[in-house]
Amino acid sequence: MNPLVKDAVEAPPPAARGRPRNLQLRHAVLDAARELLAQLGPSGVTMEAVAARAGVGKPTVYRWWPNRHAVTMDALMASSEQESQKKRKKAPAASASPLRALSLQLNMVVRTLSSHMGRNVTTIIAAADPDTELSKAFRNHFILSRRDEGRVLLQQAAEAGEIRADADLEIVLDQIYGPLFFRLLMGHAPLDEGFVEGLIGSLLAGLRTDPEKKRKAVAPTAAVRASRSKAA
Amino acid sequence: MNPLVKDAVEAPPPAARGRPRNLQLRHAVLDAARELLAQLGPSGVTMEAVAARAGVGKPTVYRWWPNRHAVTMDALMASSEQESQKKRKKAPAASASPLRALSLQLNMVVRTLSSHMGRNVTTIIAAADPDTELSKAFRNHFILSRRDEGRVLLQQAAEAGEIRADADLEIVLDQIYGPLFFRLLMGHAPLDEGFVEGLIGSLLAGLRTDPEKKRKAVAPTAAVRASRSKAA
Amino acid sequence: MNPLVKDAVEAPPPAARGRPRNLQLRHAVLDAARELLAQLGPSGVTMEAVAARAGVGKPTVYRWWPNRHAVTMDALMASSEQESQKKRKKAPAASASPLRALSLQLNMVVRTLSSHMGRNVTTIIAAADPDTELSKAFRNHFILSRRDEGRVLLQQAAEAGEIRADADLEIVLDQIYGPLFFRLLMGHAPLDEGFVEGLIGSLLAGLRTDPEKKRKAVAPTAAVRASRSKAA
Amino acid sequence: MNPLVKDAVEAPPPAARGRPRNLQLRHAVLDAARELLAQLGPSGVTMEAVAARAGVGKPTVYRWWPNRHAVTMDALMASSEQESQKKRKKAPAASASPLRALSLQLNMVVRTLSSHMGRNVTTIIAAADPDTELSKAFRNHFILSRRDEGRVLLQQAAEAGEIRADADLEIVLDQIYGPLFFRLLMGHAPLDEGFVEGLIGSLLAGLRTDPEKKRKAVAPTAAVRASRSKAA
DNA sequence: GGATAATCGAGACGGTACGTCGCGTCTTCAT
DNA sequence: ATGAAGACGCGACGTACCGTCTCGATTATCC
Repeated sequence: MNPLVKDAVEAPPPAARGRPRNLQLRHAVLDAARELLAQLGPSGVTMEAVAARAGVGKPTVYRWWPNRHAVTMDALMASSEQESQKKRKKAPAASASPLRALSLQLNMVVRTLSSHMGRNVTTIIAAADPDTELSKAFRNHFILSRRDEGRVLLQQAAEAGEIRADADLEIVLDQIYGPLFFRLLMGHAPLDEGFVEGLIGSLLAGLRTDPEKKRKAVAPTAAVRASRSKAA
Repeated sequence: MNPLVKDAVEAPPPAARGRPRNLQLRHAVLDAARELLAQLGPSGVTMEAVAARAGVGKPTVYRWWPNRHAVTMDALMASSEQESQKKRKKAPAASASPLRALSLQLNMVVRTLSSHMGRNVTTIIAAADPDTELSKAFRNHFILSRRDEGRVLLQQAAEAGEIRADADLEIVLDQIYGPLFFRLLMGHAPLDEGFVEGLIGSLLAGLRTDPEKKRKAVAPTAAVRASRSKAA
Repeated sequence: MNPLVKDAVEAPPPAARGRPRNLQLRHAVLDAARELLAQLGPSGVTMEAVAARAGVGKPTVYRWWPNRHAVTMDALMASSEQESQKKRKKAPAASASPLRALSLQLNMVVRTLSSHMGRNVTTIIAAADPDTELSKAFRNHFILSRRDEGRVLLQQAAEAGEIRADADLEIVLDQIYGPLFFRLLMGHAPLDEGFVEGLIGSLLAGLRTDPEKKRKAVAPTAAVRASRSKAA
Repeated sequence: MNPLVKDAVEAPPPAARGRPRNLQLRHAVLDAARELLAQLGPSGVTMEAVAARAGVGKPTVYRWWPNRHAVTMDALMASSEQESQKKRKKAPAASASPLRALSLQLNMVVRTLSSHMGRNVTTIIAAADPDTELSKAFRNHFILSRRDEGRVLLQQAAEAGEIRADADLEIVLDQIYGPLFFRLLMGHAPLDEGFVEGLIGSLLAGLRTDPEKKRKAVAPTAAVRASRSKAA
């Protein structure tokens, strides 16, 4: 449960006078927001529409969420939480190599970002007040937490000797996750599996010119084909 | 002059019937939008306010711009064009090395993005319909054109032997410009000169262990295959 | 209270959910409309001006009145209602003769129509959609109800023997009230007390030559049926 | 030709410098106005629509007519003029009795008023500034001229002994034509042939109670038949 | 078991901005 | 000189949501 939207009730209220809060309400509102988001996009998630669709009074929504951005973010986070709980069960436990695990994770991120909702997520991130706690939580939930997972994998890779141990991981991480976001927002090039492989490959290879002689057969395009031609 | 807002008249109007368009009007409107943007942010650029401040009728604004996003984008592009014209005169022509020139350009981009207007640019990109011609022009103007400049510099660097010639530049470019954007939007780490140097350094060095030795096992392609080959 | 503008709630609301309607609002809006009408005429009664002057949001006005005509009509009816309530107290109860009473009433109507507001009333009647319920109520309120009063007086006059009992009153009434309206709109001749006397006199005297002689051939239409039914 | 709308060009311009006025323009504009009036009613006759439909510049319309009311009125008058010229040829020359002729004329007026355009005429009369020359001409053209015709007929009737010679014709005329207008605007009772007969009958009979005893066989319906029986 | 109190539905309300229509004026080119 | 084309400032239209408010109804705990 995301505790950032007025829900920090941790300590059970000793007495709890008055009518208790309707717990289904939260779900009704978030479901309504989710549906509106899927059908009309972020701009369609208006307080008015959410309240109406959830069969709830507008002030009730305002009681628990400060504005429409908060509702939208909360809805997205709650829904992704459910899904991730399901998926975690069939998670691949551990992978042969950390770098391979990283690649798998990145492909999943790409699939998520490429979906309808991915676009919504970025729109929401860019539109919301970046300094809000909720905003931070949202960015953390959808982007930075993946980046954190990536850091773990890179550290493992370093320990396993797959990558250099002295690399500045924070920068490397931004060079992996940043480009995904970049292509999503700019749309100047496809956001697919090949891109993921290219990102990792590019980082591994490095740009430094070969201290040994000239470059020869190396095919220009993708690093993939390059290596294949080398192997041949 | 940005010709994307109803001005793409290719063929010069042979007759130009009717009262000619008031050319000062365009500047008045864009200036007003610019001021509002600076003072109130993107959400303050309302058609009503723009029209009022420009001393212009609301329908007149709508005659030339379809919505507030268009006005905002046009204003930003027009203003940055003026500035860049000034700066181009004192541009350093060429630098000692292409990579050094890239570093200089990136620091300029960082300065721009870090400014008040930088944040606005991203907000606007995220908020506008990404499929519009104007949207594309806007992204191109502020982000992709810098990326294009970067490509030229990287190509020069390759020719000069500063970097490998077989690198996939499109990916490398995204690994340079993407992270800037990423940090701007996510705010998880500073966006400064050190970061720029780090980005280039990380790419140059590469992650592969033992850069001095044979570099054979770990194929540069996909990390996946790399790890698989190791396991084999 | 005029119940024709969304107020016809027949069944008393058993629950009255939600925030109760602000009753002062109605008066504020109608007062504003009245002032604007008096100062600027019917075309000055714009929704925008009414809302502003009443210190009320435009949508609030639209919630209760569908358009500017409705506001104007409602305002006029409400105001005339207040006045008529005052006057009713000092009403002359009964007059010596019904015909004399009719003459008095007509002079009052003439004074009303001749006033500033009289012209407004006709303009509004002509401008509004004649099929609306409100339009009908308005015409009824300002014109037809006077005509109804006149019918009562004429019936009394018939019973008192002051006029023929077999006359078609509906036609006679139109020949009394219609000409007032006619002169108001056409402006071809004065609308004054003399005219009222002339109207009644003309009707009383009749146009037939030799009123003393046989009067056989010519008979009025409806009067025929009236007398026939009486004979039956 | 109605000379009231800036057309008083009587004296042919001695030199006529510049491009001569396009004479078809007037017809194009008025035709357009007529069509709009028929299709959308008076409120649909906007300057913008008229100019567009006539294939004419808006300023051109404004050059010859001061506002939309003027165009509408002019269009209606011009069209009725054409029609009346046609009808005049098959006009019934003279009638057996003046009262019968009056009845015929009134029925024609009723038919005109009852039509779609009749409603428009009254709306326009009530909506336009009543003090304008054009307004007066319009009222005169459509209403008062008929009343004038009626005066002639009544005078003939008086000379022929059909009606009293000492009646105040101005009042009688308003009692004939006023009620037609009244029913049209108020809609409280039908506006048909029976009404016309009733109006004349009511005026002829008078309301004064019979100095001689009861009314008895009094002959049937309409003034028409009355006069016919006289002629017989 | 009756007072007390928090919640919730409903929806009225003052506002801001939207995007559109029509007004009447003006400026320009072509005839 | 006329006329078409159409840009322009302006005012008003009617609508969508905003965020706040005030009700009555509901549902619990506490005295």
